[in-house]
Amino acid sequence: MAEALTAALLQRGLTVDHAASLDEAEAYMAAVDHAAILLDLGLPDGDGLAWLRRRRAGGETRPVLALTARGSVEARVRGLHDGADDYIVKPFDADELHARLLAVLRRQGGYLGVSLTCARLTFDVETRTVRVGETVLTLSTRETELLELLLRRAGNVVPKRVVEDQLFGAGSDQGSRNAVEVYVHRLRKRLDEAGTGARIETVRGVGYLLRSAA
Amino acid sequence: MAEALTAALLQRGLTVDHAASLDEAEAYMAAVDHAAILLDLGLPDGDGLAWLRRRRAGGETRPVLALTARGSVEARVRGLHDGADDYIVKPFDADELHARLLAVLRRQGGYLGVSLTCARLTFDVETRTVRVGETVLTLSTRETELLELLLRRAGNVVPKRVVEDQLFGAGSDQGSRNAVEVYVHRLRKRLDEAGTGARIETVRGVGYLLRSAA
DNA sequence: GGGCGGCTTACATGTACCTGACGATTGCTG
DNA sequence: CAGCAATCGTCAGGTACATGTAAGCCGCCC
Repeated sequence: MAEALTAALLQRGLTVDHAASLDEAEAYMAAVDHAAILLDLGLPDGDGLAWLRRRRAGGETRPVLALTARGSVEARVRGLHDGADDYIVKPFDADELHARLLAVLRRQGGYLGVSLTCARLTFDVETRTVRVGETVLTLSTRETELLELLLRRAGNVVPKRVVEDQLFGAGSDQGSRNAVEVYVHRLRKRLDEAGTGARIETVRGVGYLLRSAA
Repeated sequence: MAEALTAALLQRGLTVDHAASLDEAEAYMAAVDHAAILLDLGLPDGDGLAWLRRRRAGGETRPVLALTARGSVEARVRGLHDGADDYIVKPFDADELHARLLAVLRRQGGYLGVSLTCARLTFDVETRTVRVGETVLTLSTRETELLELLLRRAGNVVPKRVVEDQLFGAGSDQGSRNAVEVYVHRLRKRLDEAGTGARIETVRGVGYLLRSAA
């Protein structure tokens, strides 16, 4: 089921890390700042809701969608009470899950609200639209993800590792060669040609950094 | 309540500025680059969320944690939508607030790690980033290591022997010639050109010492 | 003035990064 | 379904930078 779900979400343009257990999930979550978490309550190694309660107590703020076969009202209430942002009963439609996921993300509105900015650049989190002043700048999916990532930490260095994890998922240990560098290059070119006042600087051996042109 | 909260956070190793009103807060915020903002929505001189929305529109990117007595889901959603990074309902535990604060800072990237300072220099241990005031100063790996070493003992002499061991490993019995001197030279040059108020002094026959310019 | 410790510049090597191009895949369109 | 365009990830060649060593120079102290 997880594989089918992963495929379905990938197909819809999202990046997915799949963990088969709570332990594995914690490992991923420590490494990557995921936008949301899908929590199957029927996991082998522990009670999903108890786990969620612990994470919430520990300061976890990422939105969580609980997946379960138990559809009773009481179960649903308990799930929401324990910190789930939405509660989805199996069997469910991939489209429905996708929609609910987007709804939660929209509600969360990103960490900063609706729009991120740097120089003449603005990025609308809701519509995932990039603007330079008034005119819309069209970027590919990956380019947009990269830009958003840099914008969220504008002025701060984003380690290359983090970029890799965010763009390609934490499971890309060996897979990617120099993809990050290529996308940085492409994004730089577009930002430059579009005359945004924003610039991506390289911090050798560490990562990249978005800022207004000097 | 604010006093108790201030005390609790101070006790946990954070530095806190307390403002009793939005006006006072703006004064502080103009003067200091705080790592995060705790916003009580029950302030006397205006709607906290409206204020937050205005600040976000004006380019405010610092993370904001909203504190409130209104615990309804709608209020929470509205808060997050208006640009809050987290939303905490009173009454809350000081530990929980602390944990959530750290989580937001970690997610924001940067500020969390203990930062070492000397004059206008700051070094973030977590991201290994060097700053002069606001601007990031890029150093090579070795230069960064050396600077960290000197910063950790700022004001005290660091024996040359110790520097060698730290930079090149204890197994560099005879191997390195005058590498330390070279790196001290390079670091001096960079610190000088960047206008940090920090200076590396030489203690003949012993080692080096970092301090604010005399 | 000779020896020592430290300063400074220069250089050879490796590494990290940039960048143009290519095959593969996907999505769209006629 | 064929054909086209866009996007994706990889590679190869080039470039810029970091690194450690060497060599000449300066100032200190006897």
